[in-house]
Amino acid sequence: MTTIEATTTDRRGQRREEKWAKILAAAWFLAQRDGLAAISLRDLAGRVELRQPSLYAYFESKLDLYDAMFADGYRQLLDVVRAHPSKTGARPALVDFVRLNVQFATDDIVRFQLLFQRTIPGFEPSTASYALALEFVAIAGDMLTAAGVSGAENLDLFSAVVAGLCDQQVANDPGGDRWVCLAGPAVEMFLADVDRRNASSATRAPKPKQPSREKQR
Amino acid sequence: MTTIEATTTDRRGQRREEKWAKILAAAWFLAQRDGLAAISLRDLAGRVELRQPSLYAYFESKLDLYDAMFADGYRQLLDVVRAHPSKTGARPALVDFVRLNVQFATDDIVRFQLLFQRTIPGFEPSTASYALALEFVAIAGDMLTAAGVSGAENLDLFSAVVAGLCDQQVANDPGGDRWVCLAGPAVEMFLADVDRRNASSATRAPKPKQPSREKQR
DNA sequence: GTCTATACATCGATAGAC
DNA sequence: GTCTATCGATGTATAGAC
Repeated sequence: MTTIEATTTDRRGQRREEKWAKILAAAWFLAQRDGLAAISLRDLAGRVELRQPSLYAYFESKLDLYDAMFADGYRQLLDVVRAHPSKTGARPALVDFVRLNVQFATDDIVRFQLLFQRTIPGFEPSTASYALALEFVAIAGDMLTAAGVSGAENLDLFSAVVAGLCDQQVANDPGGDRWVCLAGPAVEMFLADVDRRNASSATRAPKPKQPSREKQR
Repeated sequence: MTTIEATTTDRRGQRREEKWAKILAAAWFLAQRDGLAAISLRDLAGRVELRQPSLYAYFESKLDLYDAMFADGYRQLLDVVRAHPSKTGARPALVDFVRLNVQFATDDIVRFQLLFQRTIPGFEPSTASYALALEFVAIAGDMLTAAGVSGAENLDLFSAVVAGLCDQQVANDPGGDRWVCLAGPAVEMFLADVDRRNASSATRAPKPKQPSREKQR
């Protein structure tokens, strides 16, 4: 909770933020090189020209460092998602969104592990950091809604499909694109299934409640 | 590689195997309690009435212990899959197979992490242990073939769906069944998609090559 | 804020006696 | 095989100078 999140305008605060950014960058580097759980605070301090005890001016514990990395990772993800120009049409946009997610996962495996898997013993994101995760979930939910998909079960199924693509890509073809390029087919499969179930429930029950959706492809 | 896998019949070998089994069981217990990466060899030794250095008579390093746990976990999975009575009909059997997998994952989260995610820095399964993983993959492939699914892309997509269900179940509803009970709908979605793509390719090309499959549901 | 210095507990791993 | 003793490294933390 020592981490400075608020924007500081004075010179001292600026320098501190710059140093903090360097620490974070070095932490990501070490995580990629040695594994997420193998970050050494002495190594980390050496890489930013500090002594190990001085790191405690920036975070209170190693778990706090992970929390800062967790928040940093989600900010990166939100940046990527928001920076990407959205395609015309909700469904093509959804395909792009999924592909972006799988690409993001394979671009930095340890980041994916920290953000989406429970791999560090004892680590739980703070409320503030978790809020960023919820922001992301909200974006995904909006994209699904725009594509005409609703219902908790559908959301769960969709999240499983995306998580599975990321998981397999990271675990079995790190750095490749074997599952990245399945983003399109996977979304198509998912949406076709939603449509199919909506159609069959419409024939059974006299309640054509499904919202009309734009055609695609 | 110190681990004794071969069956030994003499009394000394038997005692050693029993001790080894106790060590493995204690290791799983500690992994579940403290996290996979947080297993302490001193704790482990104490639980089997040994001193920490004595453990090195059973494995050469901590990574070797993880390798033994990896093999043990896959043997458990193979046992579960093979013990389960297969339903009549390839497709209901496939649903059961997937449900079994997700259940297996949520039954022991750290086991799932060790078997299916790259979470321990520096750990890679040995050739012998990985052979068990391939055995499992072969079973899954056979079930898909029996259900009339073929093609590398289909296998990849299927593996992603299963992995995603497990992943979400473990990460977001540990011990529950929120994604376990999506096994049926997920397999249905997948098979419907395969059928749909086969049908459309059959209309385009005059090659009705897809094998006739039994109906289901 | 950063440093030196130091402390403590814990960790994986090794040497060598028995 | 099991032990005692020990090693170097780690994470964690504190005190106190500047």
